[in-house]
Amino acid sequence: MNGPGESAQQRRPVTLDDVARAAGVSQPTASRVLNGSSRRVAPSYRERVLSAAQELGYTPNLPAQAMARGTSRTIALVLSLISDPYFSAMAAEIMKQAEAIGLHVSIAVTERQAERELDLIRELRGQQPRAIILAGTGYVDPPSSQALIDELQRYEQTGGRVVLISRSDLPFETVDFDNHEGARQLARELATLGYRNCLVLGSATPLLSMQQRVEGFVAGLTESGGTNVRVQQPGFSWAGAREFVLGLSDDEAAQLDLVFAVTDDMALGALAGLRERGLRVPEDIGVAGFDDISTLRDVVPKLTTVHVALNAVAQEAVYRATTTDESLTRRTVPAYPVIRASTPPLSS
Amino acid sequence: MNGPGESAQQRRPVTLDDVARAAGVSQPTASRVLNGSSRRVAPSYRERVLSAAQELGYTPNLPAQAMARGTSRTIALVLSLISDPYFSAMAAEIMKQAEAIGLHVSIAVTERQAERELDLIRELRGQQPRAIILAGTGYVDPPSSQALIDELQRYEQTGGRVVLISRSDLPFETVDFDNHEGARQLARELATLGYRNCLVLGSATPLLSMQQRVEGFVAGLTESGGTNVRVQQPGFSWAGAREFVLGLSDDEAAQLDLVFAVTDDMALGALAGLRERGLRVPEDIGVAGFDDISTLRDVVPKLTTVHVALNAVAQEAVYRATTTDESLTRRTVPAYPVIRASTPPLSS
DNA sequence: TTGTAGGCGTTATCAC
DNA sequence: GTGATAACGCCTACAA
Repeated sequence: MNGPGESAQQRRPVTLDDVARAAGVSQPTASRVLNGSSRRVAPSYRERVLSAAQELGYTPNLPAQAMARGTSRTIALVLSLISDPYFSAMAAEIMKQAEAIGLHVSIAVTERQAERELDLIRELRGQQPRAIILAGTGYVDPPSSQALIDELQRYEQTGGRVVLISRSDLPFETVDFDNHEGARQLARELATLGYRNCLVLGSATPLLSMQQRVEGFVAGLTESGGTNVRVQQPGFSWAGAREFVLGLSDDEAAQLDLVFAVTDDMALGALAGLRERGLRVPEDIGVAGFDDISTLRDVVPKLTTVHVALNAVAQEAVYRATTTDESLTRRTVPAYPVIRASTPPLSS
Repeated sequence: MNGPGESAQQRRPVTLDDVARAAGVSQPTASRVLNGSSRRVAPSYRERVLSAAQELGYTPNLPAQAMARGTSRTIALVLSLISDPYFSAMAAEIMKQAEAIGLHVSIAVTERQAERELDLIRELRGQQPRAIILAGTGYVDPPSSQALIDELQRYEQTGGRVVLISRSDLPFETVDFDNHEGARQLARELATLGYRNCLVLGSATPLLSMQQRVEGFVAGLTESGGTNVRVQQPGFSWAGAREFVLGLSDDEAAQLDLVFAVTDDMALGALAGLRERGLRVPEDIGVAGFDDISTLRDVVPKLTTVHVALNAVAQEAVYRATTTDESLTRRTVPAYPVIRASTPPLSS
C-alpha cells in the first residue's frame, strides 16, 4: 500500500514554491493566482499554476499566511461550557455564520472557572485571531476583571476585535438579549394566567444576565398587582435547582403555584425535584424557564420559557467581529415569552 | 478612557524581540527562557527576561512558532453537527483531554453534508494541525471516499496524525465503541423482560455505525428465541423517527410492544410520535435508544438505552492523536445497556 | 504582467 | 551559556 509510487514517500508538505516550480513560474505569480486578490495573471500561466496546484494537492499554509499578512482568518470563541445545550447551540450558530464568510472558529472553554478566563484569552491572543468572542460568562462584581480588560484592550490595540455576548460587564462591543424585558413580559403573562405565589430561582454565581432576569421577572410580577415573590439563589445548575427544591419544607412547597428559574436547565432541575417530592407539574405547580433550548421539545409537559433568537445573536456577533464600524457598540436582541403546557391558566 | 498612558497608543503586538531588547539579551536567549525546552540560561538573565515579558504582556505568536517549529499545538476536530447533544458532549470531552496536554482544538462542522468533508479537511490541513480527529460521520458505501483517503494519507505523510471516532470506513487509526455488542446486549436484556414484537428504527442515511447497531440488536433478539422484528430506515433524525411512527397504521402500531431506535435522538422522536397517536409509554409500548445522552435525564419516562463511555473514547482519541506508537491501530470501547423506566418488565 | 528582494516572529544551527 | 545567522512559507513592495 505504501509502494514507491511517483511521490509516495514524500515527507515535506507541498509549498507554494513547489507549485511555482512545477508550473514554471515564480512564487509571487503562483501566489497571485492561488491566494491573491487582484488576479491579473496571464491566462496561460494561470492555467498552469492551477493544474500544478491541483496535481500536487497544494493547500496554503495558514500559519505562514497569517504571519505574512499579519492577520489570520480565525475567530476565537470563548465559552463557559460546550456540553450545555444553550452554549452548543450558540457555538453552532456562530460557526455557521463565521463559515459563511470564510472564517474558522477556534473554541476554548472556561469550564465555568472565572480565573481561567484570563489565561485562556492570553493564549488565544497568541493565535492572532481576527476577533475574540466571549459568550456567556461575565460576573456581577467586576473586581479582578481589570486584568481581563487590560488584556482585551491590548488585543484591540493591535487590531483585533472583541465582542461580548450576553454580558455587559466589560467595556467592549456587546450583543445582548433583553434579559430584563423578556423576563418581565413572561412574568406579566404568567400573572395574567393567574399565578400569584412565585418562587424565583436565581443563581448563586453572581452572573449579570441572570440577575437581570430575576429583576425583570420580579418587576413584571410587581407591576401586575400584588403577588408573593420569593427570590432564592441556588447553585447555577440543574442539580442546584433540584436540590434547592428538594430542600423546601412541605409548607413552603404547598404555598407555591409557580417556580421560575433563570435558565431552562435550572427549570428542568426544579421540575425533577418537584416530581421527586410528589408534586405534579403542571397540575399542582407551574414551572417556567429561560432560553428556550432545543431539548425542551422532549420534555413533558412542554416548558414555558423565554425564547432568544440565537441565530440573530450569532449573526450580530460575527458581524461585529468582522466589521470596523466604530459607530455601533451595543445591540440588544429581543427575547419574548413562550407559554407552554407547564403553565396552564390557573382556574382556582 | 483612552488617554495617552504610558503605552496606550501602541499598534504592533509585543514580540519576542521587544522582550529581548527590554531585557537586554538576545532574541534566542529570550526564546529559550520563554518557550524553549532545554532551559540552561543564567538565572540573572532568566529573571530579567521573565519580568520583561510580564511587564510588556508578551504572548508568543503561535502561527510564527508553528512555522518555525514546523508543527503546531492544534488539534482539528471534524464533527457532523455541534448542536447535537451527542456531538457536543464528544467535543467537550475531547477539548478537555486536549487542553490537559496543552493543545488547542479547532472545530469544523460538516452539517451532515458528506461532500463538504473533503473541502473541510483540506482547509484544516492548511492549519498545520498536529492531528485531525474525525468524529461520527462515515458512510456505509465507500465510493467517493477515495479522494478523502488520499487527502488524509497525504496529511499523514507530512507527519500529521489521523484518528477516526466511531467510523470504520477508512484505513486509519480508529477508536470505536462496540455498537454491535452494545445493541446485542440490549436486545437480550429486553427479550428477557418479555419484549417480543419489535420495531427497529435504523437510519436512511447509510452510516456504518448505525448499521452495526441494527444488526447487533437483531442478532441479540434472534439469539433470544423467535421474535418478530421489523427493521425500518426512517430519516436519521428526531423528526424522521417521529414521522415514521406517525405513519404507521393503527394495526401495525397495536402489534408492537417495543420501538428501538439507533440513537437516543431518534428514540425521543419516536416517543413523541407514539404519544401523539395516543399511545402511552411505557404502559402501551416500550421505547429504547442508544448513546445515553445527558439530556435524557429530563425525559419521562427515563429512557432505556446503551451507554457509551464518551470520556474513554475521547481520551483514547486524543492519546492516539498525539502519540506515534505504530503498534496500535484500533481500539473498541465497550458499550453496555442501561435499562430504565421506558422498558419495564412485560407482565402479559 | 512578471520576477527579485525583503520581511513577518519564531526557532535551530552553529560558532564564540 | 550566549549571540549571530539562516531558515520556515508566504506576501507585498519594487523594479523590470
